[in-house]
Amino acid sequence: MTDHSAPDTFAQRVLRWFDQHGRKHLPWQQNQTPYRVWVSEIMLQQTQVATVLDYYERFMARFPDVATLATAAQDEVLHLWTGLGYYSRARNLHRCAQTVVEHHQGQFPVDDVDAMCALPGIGRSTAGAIIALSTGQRATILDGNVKRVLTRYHAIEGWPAQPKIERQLWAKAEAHTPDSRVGDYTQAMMDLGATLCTRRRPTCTCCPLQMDCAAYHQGLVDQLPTPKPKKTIPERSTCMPLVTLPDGHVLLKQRPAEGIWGGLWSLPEFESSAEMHHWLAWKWATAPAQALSRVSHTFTHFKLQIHPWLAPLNVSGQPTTTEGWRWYHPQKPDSIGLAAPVKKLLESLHQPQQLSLTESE
DNA sequence: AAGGCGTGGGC
DNA sequence: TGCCCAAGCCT
Repeated sequence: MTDHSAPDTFAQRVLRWFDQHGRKHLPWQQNQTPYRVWVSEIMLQQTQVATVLDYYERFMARFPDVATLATAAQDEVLHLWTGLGYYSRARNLHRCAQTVVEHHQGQFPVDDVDAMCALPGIGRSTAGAIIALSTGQRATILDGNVKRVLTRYHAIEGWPAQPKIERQLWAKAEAHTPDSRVGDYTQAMMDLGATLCTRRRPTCTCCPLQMDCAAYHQGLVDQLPTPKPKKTIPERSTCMPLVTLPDGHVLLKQRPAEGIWGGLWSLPEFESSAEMHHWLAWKWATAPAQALSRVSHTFTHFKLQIHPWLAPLNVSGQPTTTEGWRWYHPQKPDSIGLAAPVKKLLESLHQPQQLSLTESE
């Protein structure tokens, strides 16, 4: 005989809510193979679902399986990542595919959390998500959604990324993870955080955890999770010449493999306009370059003021380039990764009305 | 342990 | 405009 007086567990309430209100039609929820789940989890790191949708479809169409990805050129992988940001994700994704093919017979080691965590770009939470979602084996995640739900449910104060707080959260997350329906539970926790337990204006009235949510009862919902301590970011400035040929090709330079925009193609950079003019005169003997209006680009840890300059070349044919340099035609784009503001600048080249000149630097 | 690492959106 | 954030990982 069933014990009707037994109270629902945390997981049971979350799962019941999921059955009625959870998301079940996202592209990566169909045919949940380790590969498909993995690609989605990497794309979704620090990135919202709405942004990922188009990237995911294009990526899966071009790289339907791990073997195809493993043999691709890095330029092409970065091409399909252009605009998504955090490009180490793409570089690690590519390396990870090669590792899976070479050392795991083309199969993700989903029966071994530690082996999953050892793969490039896969940390503890992503490993848990891939295992739970693609195999249903018991595994725990602790992503931004779960952190938000748990800091509120348990009224845990302190910035969640702080190691001491994160340890507490992992313990809670592990404790709540059920033994069955782990895949649904994992998706449910992310859905709860993404649709109800949101950063601003959470919908507590619809929440299956409201009855014993500590933050709700203590009136702390709006204070949690504790925000990241803010720091002022420095500002940098750079000059970027658009060295163009009469046929529309533009000179690009590849970024170093590591660091900001690692492996992407960008415009040449100079710390000052004097340095840039010197280089232009020495290398290309162009007519005086013309300043375009400044472009401001904010990264996580610094703000960049880009000073683009128009530097047309009067030569026929394409001057030869060396390793790490190439001529690129915005109307016949190659499959290479481009930094977002560079891509926009190149697109503005053939939109004369958007190409604003300026007298000052 | 704290900082590097992108971009677009909401307000 | 500026600020804060959004399914983290790596060193």
